[in-house]
Amino acid sequence: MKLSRLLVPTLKEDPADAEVISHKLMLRAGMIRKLTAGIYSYLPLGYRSLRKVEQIVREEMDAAGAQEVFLPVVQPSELWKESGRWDVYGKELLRFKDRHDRECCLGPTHEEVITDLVRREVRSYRDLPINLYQIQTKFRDEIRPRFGLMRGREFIMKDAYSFDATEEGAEESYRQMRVAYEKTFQRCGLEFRAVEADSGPIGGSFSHEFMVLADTGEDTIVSCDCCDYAANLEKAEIRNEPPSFPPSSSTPEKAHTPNVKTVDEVANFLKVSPATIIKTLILRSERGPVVVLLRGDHELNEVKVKNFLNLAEMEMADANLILEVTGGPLGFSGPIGIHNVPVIADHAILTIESAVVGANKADTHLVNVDPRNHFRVDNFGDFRAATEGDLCPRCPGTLRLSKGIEVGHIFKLGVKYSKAMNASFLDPEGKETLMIMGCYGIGVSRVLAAAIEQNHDDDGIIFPPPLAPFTVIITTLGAKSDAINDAAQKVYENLWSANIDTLWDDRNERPGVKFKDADLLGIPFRVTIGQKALAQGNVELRNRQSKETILVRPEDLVSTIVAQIDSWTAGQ
RNA sequence: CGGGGUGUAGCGCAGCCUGGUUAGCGCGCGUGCCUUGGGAGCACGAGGCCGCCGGUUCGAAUCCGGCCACCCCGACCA
Repeated sequence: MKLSRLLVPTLKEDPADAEVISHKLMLRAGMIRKLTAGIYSYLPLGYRSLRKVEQIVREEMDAAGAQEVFLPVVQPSELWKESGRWDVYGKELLRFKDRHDRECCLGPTHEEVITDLVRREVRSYRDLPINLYQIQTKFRDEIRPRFGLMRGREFIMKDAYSFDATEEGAEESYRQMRVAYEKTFQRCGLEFRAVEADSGPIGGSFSHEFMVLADTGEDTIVSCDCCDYAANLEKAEIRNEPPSFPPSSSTPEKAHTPNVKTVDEVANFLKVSPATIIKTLILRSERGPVVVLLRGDHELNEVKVKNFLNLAEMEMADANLILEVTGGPLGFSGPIGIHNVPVIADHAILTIESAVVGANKADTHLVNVDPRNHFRVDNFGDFRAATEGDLCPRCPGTLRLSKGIEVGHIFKLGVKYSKAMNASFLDPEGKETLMIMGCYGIGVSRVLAAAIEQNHDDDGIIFPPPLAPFTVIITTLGAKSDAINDAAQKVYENLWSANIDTLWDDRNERPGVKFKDADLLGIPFRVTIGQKALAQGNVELRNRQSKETILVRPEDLVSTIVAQIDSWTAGQ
C-alpha cells in the first residue's frame, strides 16, 4: 500500500472535542472520524487495526471451540417481552416501530435472539454443550457517550453464548472462556487483570471483568497487595475488624451545631475525626425508604445495598422524605429515634467507641453515642466502597485501588433466560431440562482504544505489533531519486512476500513531515531509505517502541524484523 | 434529565462585552519557484448563509428571544 493513495488524513493539532489520549490520537492519526455523538466512521487505518483485533478474537474463540454466527441487528419486541427485559432495560434500548407499527429495537446485546435460536434448534443433551459467538455492531443509546471509541453508542462487540446440559458443564464452559480471554488480551499486547464483578441487570450468578490497566479508565479496580484477589469496586468485599473495646456505659449528649451539616463540617466544628462520625443516609427505593449507616470517612456502595436488600432502584432521598423518615431536616439525620423504617449499617461503625450522630433536629448533633447500645440496627453488613488500605477478604494483605478500562466481561447466567424463554432439552432419562447458559463479551472497538490508551508517547501511538494497521512503514527520503525508489520497491516487495503488512510513504514530502507522521501512526517498524545509508548498501530500521535505529542490509530486513517481533511476543 | 460551556473556511482559534467599510490569524489546500535526515522559505490563489429561525435597529458575527448540535461535570450503564 502506498501512502500517497491511502486516505490517512493526519492532523497536526489536537481536535477540540477530544478529551482522552486514545480519542485524540485516533483522530489525529486519521483512523476514525465522528459522524455524530458516540458514532464513528472507521477510515482505512482504523479499520485495518479493528480487523486485527477481530481476527485475534476470532482465532481464540475458534480455538476454544466456539462457533461463529451472525445475528440480526434489528430485533422484535416480542422476544424482549418474553425475557422480561422490554420493560426493565430502559432508554439505553433504542426502540422504534416499522411501517406495520410493530415494535422493534436495535440490539444492545443478543441473549434473547440466541436463546430463541437455540431453543428451536437444540432438543437433546447430545447436542450440548454448544457455544455460539458473533462479532457485531451493537447499539446502546448511552446517556452520555464520551471518550471516542471508549464509550460510543454504536460499537463493535464480540459476544458469545454457551449452553450446557449440566452445572459442571456450564462451569467448564465458563472456565474455557476465561482462558480464551486471557490468551486474547495477552496476544493483543495489553496489560490487564481479570477481576470479580457485579453481574448487574444481565443477571446471573457470578462474573469476571477483564480490565485494561490505565489511569483514564472509568472503572476502579480493587486488588490485594499480596494475593491474587482483584475485584471491581462495585463488588469488592472488605474484611471487617471486630471492635477491640467493650460497650460503653455513657449516655448520648446533645451538641449545638448551628448550620453544620456535612461530615467535614461536623468534624471541624466538633474537633473530631470523620472516622468517629456516623453518616445516616436516607435512601428511596421501590420498596420504600431505607436507612443506611456508614462511618463518616467511608462512601456508600449502592450495588452492595441493592444486592443485600434485593432492590432494583435506589436513590438518595430528598428533604421531604428525610423529614418524613427522621422528623428532622436534611443534614442532621441520625439513627436514634427512627421507627418503622429498616436500618442497615456497615460493620465499620462498630469500630467507633464514641460516635457523633445527627439528632434529627435542626442544628443539633448527639455525641457519646455507642453504636452497640443506643439505637436499633436491623442488619449489619458490608455496604461501603473499599478504600486504599482496607483489609483483603481472602488473605492478611491490604487492598489497593487502581483504574481500569473494561474490555471484556464473562457471566455465568444460569437459567435466567432459558427459564424465561423456555429453552430446554431432553436429558438422558428423557426428562425436559433447562439449558444452563453463560455469556461472554469483548468490546472489540474498545480494545483498540484501550491499547492506544496504554501504548503511546508524546509523538503518537505505539501500536503493539499484532494490532498495528501496518507492521512496517517504508520512509523514502528523496522521492525523485531512482536509486532510492528502486531500493524501496525491492524492500516493499520482499516484505509483502514475507507476509509483513507494509506501507510505503512515497509522498513527495520533506523528511520531517514523513517522520512525524510515521511516529503519529504508531507503526512498529520504520524502514528509512535515504542517500546516506544506501551509499553503503544499507537501509535503516527503527523500532517505534524502543526508538533504536540500526543499519541493516536489505536482504536481512525480513529476518531482522521477524526477530524483533518474536522478541516483542516473548516479552508479553 | 440537572448544572456549566462552545458553535466564525477542512482543522485550531481571534473578533462579540462597547453594532458601522471588503470578517481576520495560524495550520491545511491549489499553482509556481526554491528546498529535502525530524512538521522549511517566498510569491500568488481558492475557500465563509459568522449553527438555524425570529426580533430590535437606518445597519447585526456582535444586542434580545426561541430552537438545534457538540463538549465538560453529575445521575445512568454488559
